[in-house]
Parts: sequence; structure tokens; C-alpha cells
Amino acid sequence: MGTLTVGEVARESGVSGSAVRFYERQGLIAAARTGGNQRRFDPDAACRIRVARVAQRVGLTVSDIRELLAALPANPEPADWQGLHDRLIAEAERRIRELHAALDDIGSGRRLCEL
Amino acid sequence: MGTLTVGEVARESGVSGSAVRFYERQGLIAAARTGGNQRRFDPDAACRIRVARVAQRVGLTVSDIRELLAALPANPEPADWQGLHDRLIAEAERRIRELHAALDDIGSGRRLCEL
DNA sequence: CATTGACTTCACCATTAGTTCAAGTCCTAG
DNA sequence: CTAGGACTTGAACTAATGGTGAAGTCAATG
Repeated sequence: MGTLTVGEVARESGVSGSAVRFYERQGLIAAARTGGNQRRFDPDAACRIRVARVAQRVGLTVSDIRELLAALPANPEPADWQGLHDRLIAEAERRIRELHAALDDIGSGRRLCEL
Repeated sequence: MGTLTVGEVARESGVSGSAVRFYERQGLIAAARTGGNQRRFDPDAACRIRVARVAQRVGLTVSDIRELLAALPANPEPADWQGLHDRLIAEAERRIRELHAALDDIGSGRRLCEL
């Protein structure tokens, strides 16, 4: 069920070990424990972290991402990941529209500063 | 020189009084003091705050904005404000490009999650 | 068995952008 | 002159995203 250590997941996903533990505390990834209380992750942990990192670039908070990932079923199929991708894309496009709106407000110029 | 109180600037700019004081501490706006140690702002304070708020929507931090505003001369002319607008626009476009890059990475799909 | 590296928890540090609170002071209108 | 609202300070608190260090435990290897 869980075979990867913190260090292995960290290397595979490109984040620090402390970040891996942080993501577990935050519920983005789940870990089983060995008899000696060490974390053992499923192979999809690194994948979830990679998705989480992209989601962060899009502007989602960790708790947004927790909810996003919570929507995934136990053994996600490609279609499930696709749905997640679609949501991320929609979100990114929303942020882009916001920036365009800010651009418009800047362009409106004097209304900001009628001195 | 300075006639507006904290509350007046707050109303004119649409931010809270505590935010106005915060922005003064951070050097986004300047205040003279009355004999009784109360702040009195120039009429352009609200304008600077409005610009600052748009800049935040674009993703700049308060200290970025301090530097941006510090570049303004004492009595800014329209051209000075225009230069500032141009910088904000360039920055917004940069952020939009970053989001598009994130979109591309999401689109690359399976590379994120080759399960 | 002993070493070594990886792991554990817990708690504190940093940053950003403010907000809230308490206790006290100022200013203006009546 | 006095009441009330607006103002002052500084410190503590918030949320988000981790980083760091101490003290101790586990696991694999020679």
C-alpha cells in the first residue's frame, strides 16, 4: 500500500522533505505508518504533489487544493485526473480574466487619479 | 499642504483607516502632523492608494509598490502617472504569460501523472 | 553491535498585509 | 466648557506557506 519514504517522495516530486510532511498534515497526501511510526506513501503521492504545485502557480491555496484533491476517488482513473485538469484550467482562465480587468482599470487612467 | 485626516483619506480611497495608517508606515503615502500629532494628508494620498490597490490586483507587494511610487517626482504630472500605468500594464502582461505557461503545463497532462 | 543516515515530533522563525484592542489624546459642535 | 467622535500608539493576532533546529528513534549495513 505505502512504500515510499518522505525522502523518496521529496525527490520524485521535487519538493523538500519538510514540504512533504507539511502536505500530509494539510491532507493533500495520505501516509500509512510503519511499526516505527514512519510515513510510507503510495506511489501516487508525488503525482498529487506535482498537481498541487501547478495549482499553486495558478493561485490556489493549499486548502483549495485539499478540496480539489479530496474530490478524487480512491483509485483515480485518467478521466478523474482529466477532470481535475479541467478545473485548474478554468481557474487559470478566471485569473487571466481578472488580470485583464485590472488592465482595463489601469487603462481607464484619469478615473484613478483626477488631479 | 496636508488637510485630509485618516478617515477622509479612507473614505476617498475606499480602504479602512487602519490600512491608511499601514500604508503610511510602509511609505506609500506621506503625512504631515498637526500640533496634536494627528496625520494630515495631501489630496493625492487617495489617488496613490487607488493606484496601489490596482497594483496589488496585478500581484505587486506593498514593497514593490513603495518602490514604484517612490519613482514619482514631487508633483507628478499626467505623464508621470502614465509611466507608472505603463509599468503596471507590463507587469500584468507578464503575470498573464505565467498563467498561460501554467496552462501549458497542465495541458501536457500525463507528464504530470504517468500512472 | 555500532554507526550512520533518514526519520519522528514539536515548537519557534519569517514574510505579507493588514486588523483589533486598550488606553489615552485631540478636535469640533453645541 | 464639555461631550462624543476621530484620532494616537504599540503590541498582539490573523492566515498562508513553509523553513529550521533540537532531541530523540528507526533501519540498513559492515
